[in-house]
Amino acid sequence: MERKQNYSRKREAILNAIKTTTIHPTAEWVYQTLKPDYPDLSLGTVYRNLSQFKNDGVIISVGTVNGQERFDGNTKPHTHFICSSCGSVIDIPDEFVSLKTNDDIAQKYHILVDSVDVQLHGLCSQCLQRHTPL
Amino acid sequence: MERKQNYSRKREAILNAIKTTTIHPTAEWVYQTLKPDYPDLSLGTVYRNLSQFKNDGVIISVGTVNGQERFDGNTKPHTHFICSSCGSVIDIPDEFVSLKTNDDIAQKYHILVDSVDVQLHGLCSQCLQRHTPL
DNA sequence: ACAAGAACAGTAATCATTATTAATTATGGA
DNA sequence: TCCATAATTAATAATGATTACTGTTCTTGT
Repeated sequence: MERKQNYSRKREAILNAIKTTTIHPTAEWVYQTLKPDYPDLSLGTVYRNLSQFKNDGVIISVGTVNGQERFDGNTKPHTHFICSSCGSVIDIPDEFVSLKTNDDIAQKYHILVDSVDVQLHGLCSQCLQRHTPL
Repeated sequence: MERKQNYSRKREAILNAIKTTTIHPTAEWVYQTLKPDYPDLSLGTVYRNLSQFKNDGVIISVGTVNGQERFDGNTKPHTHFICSSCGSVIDIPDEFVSLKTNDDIAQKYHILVDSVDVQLHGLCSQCLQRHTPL
């Protein structure tokens, strides 16, 4: 039942790419970023490894922005801000957002709550500047 | 600049379908649901009207679950629970979740926050039963 | 009823993601 | 080191949701 995992230089590079950026990239971004150093990298490989990482809990998914899934190498629960104009995703330290306990929710609804995701939507500073002439 | 909007029986039916269900449906569900009563309804029409409604703020998007966008006729901010097993979406009354003020976030990050979305992830009661033999 | 524009059905096109398949690579043992 | 086996991959095809296009059909104001 346990999975036998072989080493792969490309898998390591993919994980490293996600762990060392804060832009919450798409699969395509990872692919384009690694392509110069790994000319025979295949997009399918990126997708396959990303969903594997996600399954293993090594990375998380921020959700789908403009039709593309966004990933995050930081698995510690934290809040995300998503710009509705340019689609950029930025981290918001959790101090800013606090949740009431959710055990009572689980009780009341007979559900099992694994995680709580908080997303803010709006306009990022760059887009604010662009859209605000003065 | 203002948009001229003509009446359409189908548009009305689409909006009504979303407003009168609590399942947070997909475009496909709306299409299948209305098809018996509107045999010549086109899937493109459903998509077109849904995104129009979303733009106009008449409905909101819950996000993408299993590759399909989920809509909600209830535009009042509230929390959603999404089952990671079956993909069902259920409403959670907002009393259970509270957010610290987020004006200071906007200040600190120079962003404009339009909305705050809270999503719980886990297993719904049905899936809990299914996966828990005893 | 008529003209102008809005909405539509039907279909083709697009785009992200997943599956397939044959070739490459890692691993553990002889 | 060489080999066998299984894991991983590249390349490509296939899928599935969504969007775009085109010619026809409604809506609305006159």
